[in-house]
Amino acid sequence: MRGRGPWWHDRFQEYGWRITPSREIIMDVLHNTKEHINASDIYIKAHAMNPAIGLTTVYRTLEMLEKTGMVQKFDFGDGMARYELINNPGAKDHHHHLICMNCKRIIDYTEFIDDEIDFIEKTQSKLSKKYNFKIAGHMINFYGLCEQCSKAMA
Amino acid sequence: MRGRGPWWHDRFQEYGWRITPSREIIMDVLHNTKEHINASDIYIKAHAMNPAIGLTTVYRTLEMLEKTGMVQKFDFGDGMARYELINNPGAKDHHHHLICMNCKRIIDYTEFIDDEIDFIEKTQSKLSKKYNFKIAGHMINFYGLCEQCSKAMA
DNA sequence: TTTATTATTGAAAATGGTTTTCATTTGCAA
DNA sequence: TTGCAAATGAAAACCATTTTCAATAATAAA
Ligand SMILES: [Mn+2]
Ligand SMILES: [Mn+2]
Ligand SMILES: [Zn+2]
Ligand SMILES: [Zn+2]
Repeated sequence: MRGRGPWWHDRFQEYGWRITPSREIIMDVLHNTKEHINASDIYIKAHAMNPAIGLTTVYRTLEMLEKTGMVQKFDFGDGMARYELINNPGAKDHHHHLICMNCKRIIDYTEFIDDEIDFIEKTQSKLSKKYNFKIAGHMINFYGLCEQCSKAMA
Repeated sequence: MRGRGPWWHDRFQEYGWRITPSREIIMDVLHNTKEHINASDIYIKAHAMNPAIGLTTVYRTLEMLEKTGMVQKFDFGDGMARYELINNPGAKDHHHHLICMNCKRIIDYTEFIDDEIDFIEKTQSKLSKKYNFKIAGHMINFYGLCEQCSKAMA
């Protein structure tokens, strides 16, 4: 019988990964986190649920999730990587980012995403042909000043 | 009389920066580098021209150039930042990137950039309004497998 | 030109996110 | 139940980048 346990158990089994308490909790944290969270914050939340968990395991689990495309890793340039579940039930829809160069705030936006995806797909197929490059995903970031910061500077 | 010395002397003076041998060489390296180069490689090239230069100064100069928008800093997620001169005579035109997830190769492309910029500008003005966000620039990356890597995997 | 001010410098040490090592534990197939 | 490779956490190592600090040098002022 299928469907027992969280949705990701099947995925783990597909990949031959063991289902361990640490991994259960890390998945739980990722699943219940709205924003792009960093390893240290995942560790803090996970550790609160079970102090036996180590930061090392957080990193190891994230790496494994990233390599199979269950998680997307972001490098916004503020010194630490951030992670988001993708292509999974319960994951945020695909979105792009506005990044404040002053306070480092990151805004997710999905407003015009359909138009963007449309456009991206066209570009993508042109690029694939021209460079024989197999495109699996993309990342679009806008950099600038958020409302608060531009007010503060006025 | 204007126009003496390299183009960036004026810019430095505008900002009140002193023109030093180290900075001359670092600008020279940036100017003569086609790809997105990292700090360490800049240091190696600069050091070859003048062994008195220190890596610290490379970092400091890059930070200063980045903050005034003469250089764009990229974080492609491979553990070190990369830099490119922008908005300057002799700088590469604005372009976007294809990043191989396997070998980390980075391909600059400018082919369809005009259409992209067009599109980006529209999105940008919509986003600015919606989020009161002052957009200064953007970054578009496609992730996937380069020709060599996808052949190697076949 | 000389001088005074202060930005800039490089070496060395510190920082901090991430990875590696390694001895121990544990999931799970048989 | 057992056997064993996979997984674990603590501690150490790694390594790109930043900070510290005393010495030096670019430039404005005299
Ligand atoms: Mn996001
Ligand atoms: Mn480039
Ligand atoms: Zn801000
Ligand atoms: Zn490749």
